[in-house]
Amino acid sequence: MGPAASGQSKKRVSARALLAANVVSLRRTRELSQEALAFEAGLHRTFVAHVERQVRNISVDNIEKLAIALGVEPYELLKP
Amino acid sequence: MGPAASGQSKKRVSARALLAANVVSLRRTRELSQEALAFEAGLHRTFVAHVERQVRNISVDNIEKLAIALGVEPYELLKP
DNA sequence: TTGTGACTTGTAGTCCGTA
DNA sequence: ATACGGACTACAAGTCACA
Repeated sequence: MGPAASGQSKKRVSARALLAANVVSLRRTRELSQEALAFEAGLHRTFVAHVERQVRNISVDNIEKLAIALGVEPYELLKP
Repeated sequence: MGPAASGQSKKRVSARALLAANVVSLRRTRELSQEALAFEAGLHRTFVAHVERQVRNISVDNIEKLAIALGVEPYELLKP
């Protein structure tokens, strides 16, 4: 059997990737556009796009802004 | 009874403060100095000190470095 | 061992476009 | 509505001397 045949994979997924996936997922659930989310969070639209594509290394303060805009706790954006 | 007499307080504590408290707490549990933690995480001692004092707005990538050095998942550093 | 202010460098974050 | 690029400006990263 391969290394990831059963149970959890050992391969560490980056915090940046986790955050990106969670933001996209939550934003879709709330039926918000990148622009609408950016507005709610007080950030720029292109920045949100960059975060979702993992090209930017976002800071805690802005993680918190996104979390509030999405109606979740900051730590939930980093949860697997 | 006062507003916070029982149950969870409503007052929102900043993600930065949460992170700082968790880093200090976990570092103490592991009996590491700021210097030792900084070394493990590949960061500078004073940078860790600043994060613990909440004077720095740390990024996800560095949250991840600290988490790995402390042996926890990144999201655990933001948990209340 | 930790706290803090100051400083330089790299990049986060904004804004303008184009597709 | 989103991706992507270029050109900015603001601020995080990283280091140091000293309390």
